[in-house]
Amino acid sequence: MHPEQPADRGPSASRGPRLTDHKGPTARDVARLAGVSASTVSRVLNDSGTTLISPSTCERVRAAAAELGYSPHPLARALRGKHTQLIGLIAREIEDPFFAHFISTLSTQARALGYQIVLGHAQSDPSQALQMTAVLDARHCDGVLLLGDLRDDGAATEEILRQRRAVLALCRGQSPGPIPTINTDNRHGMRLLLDHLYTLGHRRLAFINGGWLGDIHERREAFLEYSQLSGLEVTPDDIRTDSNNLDGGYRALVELMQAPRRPTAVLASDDVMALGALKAALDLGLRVPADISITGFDDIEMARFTSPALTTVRQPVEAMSRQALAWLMRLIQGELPSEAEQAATVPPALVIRQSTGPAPR
Amino acid sequence: MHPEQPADRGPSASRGPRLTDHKGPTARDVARLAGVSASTVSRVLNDSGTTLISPSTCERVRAAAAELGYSPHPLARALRGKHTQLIGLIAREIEDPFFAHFISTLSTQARALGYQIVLGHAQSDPSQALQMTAVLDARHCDGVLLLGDLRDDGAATEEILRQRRAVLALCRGQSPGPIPTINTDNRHGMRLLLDHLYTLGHRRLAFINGGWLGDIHERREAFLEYSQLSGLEVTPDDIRTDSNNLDGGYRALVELMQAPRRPTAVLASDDVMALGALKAALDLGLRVPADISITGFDDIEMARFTSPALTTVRQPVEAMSRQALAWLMRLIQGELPSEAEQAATVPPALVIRQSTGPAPR
DNA sequence: TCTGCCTTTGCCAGCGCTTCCAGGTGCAGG
DNA sequence: CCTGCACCTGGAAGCGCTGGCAAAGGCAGA
Repeated sequence: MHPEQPADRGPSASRGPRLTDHKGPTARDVARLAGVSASTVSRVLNDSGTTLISPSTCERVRAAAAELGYSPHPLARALRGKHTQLIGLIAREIEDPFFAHFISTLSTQARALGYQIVLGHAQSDPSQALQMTAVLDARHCDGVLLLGDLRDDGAATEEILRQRRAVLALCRGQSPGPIPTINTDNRHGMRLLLDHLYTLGHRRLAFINGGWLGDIHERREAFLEYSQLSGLEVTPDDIRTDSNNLDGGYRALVELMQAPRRPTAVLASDDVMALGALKAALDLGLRVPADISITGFDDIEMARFTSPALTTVRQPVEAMSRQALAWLMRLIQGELPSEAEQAATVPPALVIRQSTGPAPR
Repeated sequence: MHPEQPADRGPSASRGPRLTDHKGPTARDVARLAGVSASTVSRVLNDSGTTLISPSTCERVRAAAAELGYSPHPLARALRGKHTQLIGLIAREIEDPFFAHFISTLSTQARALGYQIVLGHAQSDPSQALQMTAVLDARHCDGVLLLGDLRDDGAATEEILRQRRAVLALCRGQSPGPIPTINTDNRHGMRLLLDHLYTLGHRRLAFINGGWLGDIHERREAFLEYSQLSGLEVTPDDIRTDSNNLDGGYRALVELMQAPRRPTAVLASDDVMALGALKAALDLGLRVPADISITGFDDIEMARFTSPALTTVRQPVEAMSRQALAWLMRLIQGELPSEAEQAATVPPALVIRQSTGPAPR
């Protein structure tokens, strides 16, 4: 048996320079090349308006920086300047198309403002959200956005507040908590749907929802309240709670149809559950909307592409995102949230498609 | 007109302490409280195995740290230690359910390894990808993952490589480039679909795809190659290129059906386009699969929930993600990629559902 | 009792950047 | 010719952390 020969082609992985040992050029390097000091480099590159630099020096520094491909070390700069240009985003979900779209929108708009999104994915798990707050540390992100409600995330919320940080919540319902919040007007959205269905002659309604999360809870309460206002009888059997996903919607509708008193219309707490319910209805041989009407909430893109296309309520994602970022910028600037701004509500819009129709018979 | 009175309730926003001025406790603070030096605090909290700290000191430091709620400043630590525990992820898309699922999976697995994902959203725009590389700086992220192919992202790629960083690409097709890549075996996937359709008696096939991106390109080439191997005639009209989304799939199928020579089966380059195509077929009054078979690629969750459910090929997301992270960890550790590991391919699986059936007539 | 070693801890430098402060130059006015 | 004032620029400190080096203390062996 031959003793193992050390590899001979180039530096071995364990001995050679590590990939990550690579250091970019520093301000000192640029300074040396330009024949100035590091502080001058910093001033030139930051346009420090207070002090003027002579045009020639300015030019020389820029040339040197360009030649070396220099860009300031983001960590060092942040450590010094207290700004990271990063926004932490803790999202309840990311695979849900509604959230995906929201994240995408936020990301685009944030970039336009010179910020990046650091995505913390809570996976519908409050303990992970808490863990996230540790990572999306006050000192790592200039601000934090919370997207979607998490059950029992009180601890996470407290932790964030303890750090006295710029933080804003989205789509978590009008929580009584101390975090400024932006919501779709969930009650109004449900109202639009109920009016629509009532006008179509539906009197037996059911609601399927995905748990007791803040905004979902609001929709459920609004459903109950407005049904009763309209004189509709709603029994506990008419409300079904299941997982907040396609399978959950599917199961919930199957169960509803096994009950003795079948609804003529089913409202889902969100589009994803509605798509699951739609599939279930079709699998059961029901015609939609001839036999049963189905509605969603959110208006995800897929809602246009089912057969039949889904009647739903559109959440104003663009507007909410824009407002959230504008607001967060001000918090980051140091403005304290005024009382009046603790909660904002943006109106949704009814989108009528083919999954709703006149009540049968 | 009264002169405006300065607000009098509490410190005004512009004068008061800024929200972001808040400083957490530092190692010095802990040291002072525990009656030791800052370096001792550092050693205790980092379990620096080399030097032992007396149990009593250890205890005192931990108590002090707990009391102050101290955690080391991530930026300072990273600046010193050269590790940020952050992985940059530049994704071609985030709203596409396949990518959303992939991102979610990566995020979960990365967290288990002690890393966070910083999401850079390229929005199918190569110039944004380049911009991302600047943000997801070598010094900001320990490593970078590229998810999905971007047309003409050569500049971005070069920039990343110039920084000699740990970087890995996913789902971009077997590019000849110098970046290690992990791919689904797209050719094999297409082969499975074609065999399936051929067995069902289909002889007139069409392909709709969303552009000339790497992995999509591979699928298209495989479609062409295997069709010809099977003796099928494929004309340019049988291949339609449109946007890589639901609308694109819809339009592509409508156009296909306007052609004189209608296919009996349509293969889409991914599930999203397939869903659009499915909707179009149903809108045109076609029965699926009686009149036309439709297949996708990816196996997103929604594929199970259309009516009829979509026959497709499942990409092994879990496995690819796991392999990508394991590999990236080693790159971050400093191992240089070996020649053999420049490209890995993971086999996909055929998932037969209801959108495919025997060829008509 | 003294020497020497080992354990435990503190000091200090420095990661790369920004910014206050002070110093140096040039030019105009006295 | 000297003084003063702009205007530019360099020096140095320090953000919070880590790690090498060395010193202080304790104890055992001679």
